[in-house]
Amino acid sequence: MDNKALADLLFPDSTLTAEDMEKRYPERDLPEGAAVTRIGPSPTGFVHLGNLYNAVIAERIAHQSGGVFYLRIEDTDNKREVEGAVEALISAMDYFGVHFDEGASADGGDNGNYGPYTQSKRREIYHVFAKQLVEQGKAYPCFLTAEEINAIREEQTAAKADPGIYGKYAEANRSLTLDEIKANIAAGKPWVLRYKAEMTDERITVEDAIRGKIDMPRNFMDFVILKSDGIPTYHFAHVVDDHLMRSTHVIRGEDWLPSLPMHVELFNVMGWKQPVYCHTANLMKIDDGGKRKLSKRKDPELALSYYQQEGISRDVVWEFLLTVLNSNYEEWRLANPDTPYLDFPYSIAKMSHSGALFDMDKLRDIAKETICRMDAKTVYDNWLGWCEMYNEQFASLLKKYPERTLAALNVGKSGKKPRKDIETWKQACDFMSFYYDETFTLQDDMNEQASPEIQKQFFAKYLESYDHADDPSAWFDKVKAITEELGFAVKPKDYKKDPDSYKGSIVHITNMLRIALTGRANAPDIHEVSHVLGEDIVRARLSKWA
RNA sequence: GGCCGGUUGGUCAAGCGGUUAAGACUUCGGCCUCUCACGCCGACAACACGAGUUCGAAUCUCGUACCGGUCACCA
Repeated sequence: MDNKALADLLFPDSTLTAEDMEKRYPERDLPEGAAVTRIGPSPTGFVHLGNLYNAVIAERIAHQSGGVFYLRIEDTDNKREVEGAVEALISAMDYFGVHFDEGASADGGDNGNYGPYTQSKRREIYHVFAKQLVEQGKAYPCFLTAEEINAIREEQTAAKADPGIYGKYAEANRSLTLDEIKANIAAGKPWVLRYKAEMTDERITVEDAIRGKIDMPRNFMDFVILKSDGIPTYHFAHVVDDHLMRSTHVIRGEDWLPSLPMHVELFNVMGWKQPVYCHTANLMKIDDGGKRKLSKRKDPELALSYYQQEGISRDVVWEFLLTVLNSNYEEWRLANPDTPYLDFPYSIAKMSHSGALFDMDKLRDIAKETICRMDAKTVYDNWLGWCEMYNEQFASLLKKYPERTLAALNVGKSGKKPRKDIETWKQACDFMSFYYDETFTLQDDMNEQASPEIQKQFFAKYLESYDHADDPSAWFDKVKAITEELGFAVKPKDYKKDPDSYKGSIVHITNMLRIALTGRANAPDIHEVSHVLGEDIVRARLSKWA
C-alpha cells in the first residue's frame, strides 16, 4: 500500500504539515513549574456542578502556579449542541468567580494565541495530523456501516469476545487496496478514519496525579479518530488540542479513565509528551438507599442555575467545593478564618479518590458560616447583586434604604458569637423582610402571648415610658418594671416553677414586643432591632396594638 | 460479562506499621438566655469480609463481597 498516495487521496486539501503546526503553536514561555490547564465542556446548554468542580481544580492549579487557565469548547458532536450554550457557560463560570485567561469567548470570538478554541473550527488542524498518521500507516479509512458493526458486535457478544473493531474484525478494511478505497470513495461510501492498533496484551502504566499509578491493558482497538463528517472524536481532538495548546495538566472526570489507553496510544504514536492526568472522582448522591452519580435529569441541585436562582453565594459554593475537593481545607479554614479562599494552598494530592456524596446539610452550614464572616457591606453588595437579577422588589428596597439595611445586617454581628441568620440571598429576603414596612407581615399570633386586654394595656404602658435614647439596660429595666406591674414573672424560671401565681412571664411580654415589631416571636434582639428601625417606625408599629 | 476505579460512623473525612481511630456536618441530650439564632458541654455512631506478611495491620499482599464508572462515527 502506498501510504502517501492514500493520505493524498483522503486529505487532498490538507497541505500543512505537523512542523507548521508546531511553529504556529510554540511552547509557551512560562516560568518553571507553571501549569497550563483548561476545561473542555461540550455546549449542551446544561452547566452542572461537575463542570464547576473540575473548573475550580483546573483554575487553582494554573493560577496557583502562575500558569494559564483556558476554555476550550468541545463541540465535536453537533447533535448535542444547543444554541447560546457557550454564553450560558461563560456567564455561569463568571458568576461563580471562575475566570479564563484565554479561550473561547461569549461573542463567538477567541482570546489568546493558541486558538481557535472551539473544536469545530479546528478541522484543518486535525486533518494535518490525521493525514500524517495515514502516511505513517497508522490509520486507515474504514467503510463499515452501522449494520455491519452491529453484526460484528453480536458475533462478539455470542463468542464472549471484547466488542469493537480490532484484530480479525478489522482485517477486511485494513487490507483494502488503494484502488478499492478509491472505488469506494468514488461510489460515495462514507468512511471513518480508524487508528491502526497493534494486537497486544502488553500493559501500560500511567501516573495519575490524584490516583497514583494506574495499570491498564494497552489499547488494541482500531478506534475511530475522524468521523465520517471529517470531525474528530473526543479522543483524537483531546490529544491534538492539549498538545498544541500546550496543556500541562488534564483535569477531567473519572469516567474518562477507561479511554485513557487510547489517549496514551495517540500521544505515543504522535511522539508527544503526555500531560499530567488528574482524574477526579464524580460527585454522587444517595438514591433509593444506593449511591449513584449525580444526574442532570433527576437532580436539580446539579445545575449551576439552581445555585444562582436560590441565591447561594459564589463564595459559599467555592467554600463548599474546596471542602469537598481538598480534605485539609476545613482544617485550614478553621485555622485561618479570615483569609480569602484563594490563599488556600490547594494540592492535587490531597484530593479524594472516591466519589463524595453531595450533602445539602453541609452546604447550608458552610453557607451560614461563610456569610457570617462577611462584613455588612459585602453582604449588602452581594445580596443586592442577586436581588437585581431575581427579586426586583427587594432590590429597590435595598437601594431605597441602604443605611437601614446595613445597620440591620450588623445586628448581632458584634462580639465573639455573631448571629448566623443568612444562608442564601433568597432566604435573606424572607428573613430581613420585617425591616421594611413594604414587606412587613404579621407571621405569629399575638393572642398566643396574652389576651387582647393585656396586649392593649401593655403596649399603652410601653409606649408611654418608651425613650428611644435608652441604652439596652435602661430599656430592659423599664420592660421589667412593666412586666411586674402587669403581674407577669420577671424571671422565666419563677413562672415555670409556679405558673399559677403569675399571668405569664417576661417571655410573653417580650414576645409581644417582637411580634409587634417584627411580625414574629422569634427574631433578633429587640433593642437592636428598634434602633435599626428608628423611633418613628417603632412607635407606628406598636401603636397599632395600644 | 470484560476492563477500570472505589470501600474508616448516617454524610464528608484524618490516618501512611504501634493512636483511648482526629475533626466537621446531621441527629439527640444539657447549659447559656427575654424568643430565635449563635456559642459552650456531652452523647450516639466507623476501619466491608477472609486469609497472609509482621512481635504488632485501618495502614502492606492476595482473594471475596459490595458500590460506581466504562465498553459508540457521545463527550
